[in-house]
Amino acid sequence: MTRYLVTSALPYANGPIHFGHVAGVYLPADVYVRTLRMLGEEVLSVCGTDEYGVAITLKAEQAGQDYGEYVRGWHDNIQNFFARLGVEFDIFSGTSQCAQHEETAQDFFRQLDANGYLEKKETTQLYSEEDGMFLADRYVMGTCYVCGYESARGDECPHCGTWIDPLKLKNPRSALSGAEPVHRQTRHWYLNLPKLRDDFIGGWIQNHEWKPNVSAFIQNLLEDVPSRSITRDLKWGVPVPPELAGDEEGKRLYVWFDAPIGYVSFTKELMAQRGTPDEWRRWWQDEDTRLVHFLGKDNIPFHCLVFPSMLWGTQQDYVLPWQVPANEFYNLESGKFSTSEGRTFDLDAFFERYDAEAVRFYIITTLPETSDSTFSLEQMVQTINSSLAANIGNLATRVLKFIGKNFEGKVPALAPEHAQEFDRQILMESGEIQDPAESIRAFRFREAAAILLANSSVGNVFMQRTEPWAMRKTDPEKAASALNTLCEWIGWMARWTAPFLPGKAQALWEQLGQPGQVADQPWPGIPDASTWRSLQAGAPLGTPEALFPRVSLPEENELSLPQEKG
RNA sequence: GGCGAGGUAGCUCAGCCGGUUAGAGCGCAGGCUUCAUAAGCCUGAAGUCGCGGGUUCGAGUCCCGCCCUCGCUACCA
Repeated sequence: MTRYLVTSALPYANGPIHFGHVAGVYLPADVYVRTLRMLGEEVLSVCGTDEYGVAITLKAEQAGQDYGEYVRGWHDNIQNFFARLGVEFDIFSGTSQCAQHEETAQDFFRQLDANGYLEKKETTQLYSEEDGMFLADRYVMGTCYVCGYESARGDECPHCGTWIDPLKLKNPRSALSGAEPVHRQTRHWYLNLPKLRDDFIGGWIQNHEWKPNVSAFIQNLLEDVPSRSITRDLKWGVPVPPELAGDEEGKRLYVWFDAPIGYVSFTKELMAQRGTPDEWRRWWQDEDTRLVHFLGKDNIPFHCLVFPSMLWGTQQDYVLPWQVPANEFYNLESGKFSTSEGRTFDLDAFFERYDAEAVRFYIITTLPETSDSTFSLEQMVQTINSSLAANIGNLATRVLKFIGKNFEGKVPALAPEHAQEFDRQILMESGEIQDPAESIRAFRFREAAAILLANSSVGNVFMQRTEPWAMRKTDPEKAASALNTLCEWIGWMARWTAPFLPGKAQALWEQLGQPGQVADQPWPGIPDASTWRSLQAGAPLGTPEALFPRVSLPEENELSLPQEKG
């Protein structure tokens, strides 16, 4: 039987994440997983932080923390942010804290080497004796040998745009200490992507059906793939397998190589926790698995070409990606989200004013699925008030409060003689009813959100036409039948909305007096006249309360980061 | 400089391989309704599809040129 292995791009543990990341990756992944679960699919959702690399060592040193402590801090910070938005994974680990990661990453290295997909090359790099390290291109400054600009970086000259060869820079110096680096020979392993492409992956990519914005990205990718260096002279990372390192000392795996392997090692970790350590193979090495990578567009080449090459190159029967629902970028109204530039919100203040699930819903309605899109506070307030408060939320309160006042707060009875008429009215004549899960399966999340609203409108239209408030005086039994029908509809809304608004859907479920977790209900699909009703007449309802209070724009500076207030 | 994305109603966005009067939601206007979170329902106004050429029987949709916006170019979706 088919099973779904869902991964979300590993956030780098050197800073907070923001709505941009959430919209691009984690929220759609969460909705996808929750939907599949209700559909009865077997699903595993894996994520964690990417915790190695030079950037982290430098920042940790600046902060005066040891590396493990430093990444742990950001790991927890990021996890808290996900928790606030209701984004959940089966496991949220980290590449330096996962007990299985080092060995797993080394195994990839060994297997790729054994199969002839690694090559060792000698190169000259800049070494800073002052800093005691080889300098990544980014950490070299110097005079541009093309235009003479004095503050060129080791990767690019910001003045003339030349791609710099750091070895040719005039007057090179370390961006860290300012000391002059020396040339030093070093040997590194490279992943032979051209060979992997020619042996298999090239053909696989061309025959695979990708999301349109993904195909556009990888079209030109194949023609010009270089071998990529997969080791570095680093202090913080997975060591090259000792038996292969030989006389090379201090070589560690380059983060880009070890990070995606985290998907595998985190799965192993989870299965070990569950007491079934071999179970990971069923997820990663079984052809019935559908591997789905959620990520941002900048990660497309990596997950469509490089990581599949690594998986296949081990010759260990790893599954290759089934779908890569990459999203575009999500920008803040006045530009991009950026924590470092203060272009984000004080989240404590933000979530004090705005309900996290309402925010979740707004973000889903604006996901950057086909092109970059924009987060706007004003738009968010409008969406919460019109779509959530007035449409979905108000449908529940208008029905349930009315029943509370006039029908003793119990599910009103459906008279058999009205059933057919009302079935027809709500299922056929009050607007088109669609199944949001079909859109979710196709990774069209915004469309799914629109369907939820349309389905909710069906309830409002039905109520408007049947006018139970008027009927109550002339034909109370018929009014009861209409309200019974509306209660059923609210039950459907609770189930349909559960993946999007997990907490609110549960509250709605309880207001209907239903037991248990709505998320444990089977996915309802599209109502069929002969089977769609399930409520017990006379069963007590819960206490009706507004699910989504109306909201307004924040006061000036209310949501600014603390250091910017005032 | 290089690479990428985009410029479609007031706003945010759909419009796949070119084909009848260009769509949605919100906002706005008018009417109806009062059960409800000043919520609901109905109707409506509103766009020279960035600019200029070209291909075509026919282009928002393909080609060329130009203008503008944004992002990446740091191991940040």
